[in-house]
Amino acid sequence: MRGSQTGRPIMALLDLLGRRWALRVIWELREGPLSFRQLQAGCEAISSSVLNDRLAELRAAGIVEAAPEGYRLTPEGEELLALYPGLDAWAQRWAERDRRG
Amino acid sequence: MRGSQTGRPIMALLDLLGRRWALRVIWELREGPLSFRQLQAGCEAISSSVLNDRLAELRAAGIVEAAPEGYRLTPEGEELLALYPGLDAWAQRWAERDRRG
DNA sequence: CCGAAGCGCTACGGTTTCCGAAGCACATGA
DNA sequence: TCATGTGCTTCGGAAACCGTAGCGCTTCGG
Repeated sequence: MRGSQTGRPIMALLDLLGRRWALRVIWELREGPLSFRQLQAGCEAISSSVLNDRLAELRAAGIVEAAPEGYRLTPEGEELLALYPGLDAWAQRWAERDRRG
Repeated sequence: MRGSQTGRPIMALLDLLGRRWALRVIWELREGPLSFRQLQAGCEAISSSVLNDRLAELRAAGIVEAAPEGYRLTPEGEELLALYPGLDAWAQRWAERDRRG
């Protein structure tokens, strides 16, 4: 995997999550399973080929898994999702800041 | 900014952080200011042109700022960094899992 | 049984992004 | 003056991504 040469696991993780749509796909799955096409619609303009690539990578990493209903987060994926409220709160403050100049 | 059309700030943030090296640059600045070339060396193979692009984006977002010693995280950047221990811990467990099969 | 519709996924050409190497303008120190 | 180090830029080629189309399959209504 890209970026894993250093032997430091977080480098590989930052690499995996630092690809287009990877963070977003996890976020879209926050409220339960979604089908491939629902996921594609949720991510506005993502190309189906790229979505397929990201899903394959996230599944290989054990973050996402296939389900009868489509795709869902694994327990490990849920652990990652637990970090998102912090991101969300930060983004809210960020928007406030910009609005006020 | 890309991905901000939805009006949901987190989308713009996920978009910003989901670019190559963006997450990594923040991580590299965790222990204090680094010069441009130190940052480049820390990120192994990053191209100087891309590093310059990421720094410009992160500065525009108020996450990173220029300092006499080079570049450092802003207070807002430090808030984002506060989420990294969770990522690091996850990555550690991830590596453990892989090692055991 | 047959067509329509929906599914996950793939193929492919064009565009954007990134890499790698070289080098510029400037500052510092010998 | 000359070497060295800095932040940063340029540019050609490679890789990633987008947009569209469509395949093979299943489901459902007629």
